[in-house]
Amino acid sequence: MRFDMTDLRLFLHVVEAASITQGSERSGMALASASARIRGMENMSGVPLLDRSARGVRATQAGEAVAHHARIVLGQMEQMRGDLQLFATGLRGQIRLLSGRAAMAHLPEALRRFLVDHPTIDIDLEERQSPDVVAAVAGALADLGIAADTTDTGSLETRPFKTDRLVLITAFDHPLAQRKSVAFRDVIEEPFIGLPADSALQGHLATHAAREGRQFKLRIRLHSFADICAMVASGVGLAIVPDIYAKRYQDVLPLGVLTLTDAWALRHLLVCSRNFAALPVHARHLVEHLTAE
Amino acid sequence: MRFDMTDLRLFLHVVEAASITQGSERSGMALASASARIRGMENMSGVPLLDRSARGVRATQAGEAVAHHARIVLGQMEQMRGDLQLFATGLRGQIRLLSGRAAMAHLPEALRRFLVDHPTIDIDLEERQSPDVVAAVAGALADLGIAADTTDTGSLETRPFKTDRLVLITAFDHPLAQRKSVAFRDVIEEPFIGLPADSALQGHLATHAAREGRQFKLRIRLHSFADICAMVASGVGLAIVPDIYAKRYQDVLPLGVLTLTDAWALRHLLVCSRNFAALPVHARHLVEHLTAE
DNA sequence: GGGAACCCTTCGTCAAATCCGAAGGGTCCT
DNA sequence: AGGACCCTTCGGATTTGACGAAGGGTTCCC
Repeated sequence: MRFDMTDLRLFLHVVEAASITQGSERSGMALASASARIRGMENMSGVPLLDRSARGVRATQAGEAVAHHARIVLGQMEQMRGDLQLFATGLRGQIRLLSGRAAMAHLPEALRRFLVDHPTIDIDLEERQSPDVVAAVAGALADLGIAADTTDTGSLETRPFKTDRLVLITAFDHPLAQRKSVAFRDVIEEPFIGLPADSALQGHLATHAAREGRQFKLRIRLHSFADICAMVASGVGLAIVPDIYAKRYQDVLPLGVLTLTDAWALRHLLVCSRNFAALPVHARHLVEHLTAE
Repeated sequence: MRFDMTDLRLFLHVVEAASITQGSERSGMALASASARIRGMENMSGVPLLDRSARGVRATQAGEAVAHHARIVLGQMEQMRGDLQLFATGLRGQIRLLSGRAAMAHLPEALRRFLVDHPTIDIDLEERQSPDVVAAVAGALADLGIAADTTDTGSLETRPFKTDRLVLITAFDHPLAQRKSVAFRDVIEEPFIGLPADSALQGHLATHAAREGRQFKLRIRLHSFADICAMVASGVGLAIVPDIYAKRYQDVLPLGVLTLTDAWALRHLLVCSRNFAALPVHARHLVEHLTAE
């Protein structure tokens, strides 16, 4: 019981046209051949696939099932065709990747190896606000996006990338620096150094401050985590930053690093796409690489 | 550029055997034919798919891509075969469906139409504890399960079924019955009528009571919502039940019904399966029906 | 260094699958 | 009753695909 690609294509055309005559035309085939092929399919499977009437044909239940699978199979073949085209034309793969700020820190490390292993692939990486990442991927302006799970990813498919823990950093000689962990509510009144108001992390923190019925005191807002860490080290105030940045700078700056005990301090970074299965090969490989660890 | 099913099957065999000779054998084909076929595939796509060496062959990057798609396509064909077998043998479709307690109330209504429209399909429906539903589906003891999103569905695929809102019910002449809504924390000290301790809903409520640092006072535990509603109506205590039960009984019993304002009172009921795409036709149709509204 | 063991490719032949045009037999609408 | 469709069947021409045998290389081992 083996159907042919030609069988599947023809059958879909016939079902969609509700007529063998017109379906055979769409498949560029003589009516006789089409009729024979379909009869062959029915003989092989042992079920009528079409209800014949004088005005045309209609798929039976079994026929609907065949059409369903045919659509998937032909779609997959089309996909393969696209992939092979890329290899054939020797086209350098171009992947458009957007990332929220929190995930940016992980990417150089994660992409380095991939770029070495895949010399024919270029990655166009840009940083965006997390909601813009989602919007751009949804609107097909980018192939892949990376955002924290605190952002609503709407209808996008997602896969886990990394987990990101928020930590509190202080000057090395700050009293708090003796401790290993702290709850957000216990430090909320301290002077803070923050990111711009439109960043996701800052909004995130403001929300949780509000939930405690209080408000953040921000002495200054800076754009880069490097600047924030330096400012904290010099004793201007405290800051809450992803642990990867704290780790990066605590060797070169006099910083105290405390785990935040709040549940929301653990954020999951997600790779997102409109449809992972429909991505070009190169992008699929990147996804596998990113989610491999 | 059209590959054949035979091409795909052969190519997979060859890649897996890392040898055209052995691959051709697995496909039950002469070596010459296999070689010709693969050459044909390479000519069509314009890329080498195999690296030839004296010790055998290895898939190139493009070849890996072809193998990837081939696996999907052949799997889908296998799936179709299975579906057609069902129709051919006229086998009555048997779907094993498990449901948690909360979702049970929605099912008779949801299944009625389906059973009428699909006279050849039988549904084997049983009620289980939510974690058992998940376990049974994961262990392939059931095709489909329905559980609230408060249960961990582990590695199962899920689709939204219905939303279920928890409401507080009281005797009609209870002082609270005047109000339209209430927060759980404000009624937590009242005497309650509950479900058995091992039910998901009851555990759920106990958790939220604990989160408020307090404990439920249960005057009695009953197994059925019908009994609970009757007990509440006679003034023994309050109860928290899915809104569908409150709606069902408030016409026949003197009940007051109040919305719970807590966020967790809104639960999403999910249809879950190990793999929706690999389900037999009949079960796929049921999923479509259940998630259609 | 020579032979055995593999492995892939090419060639000529032959059988089977597939396609096509034409003819045949229904049903529906006017 | 006739025209317009629609599906099926039939016989012949063509193409496709499979096969066995021969050929050219490489690796391994005696």
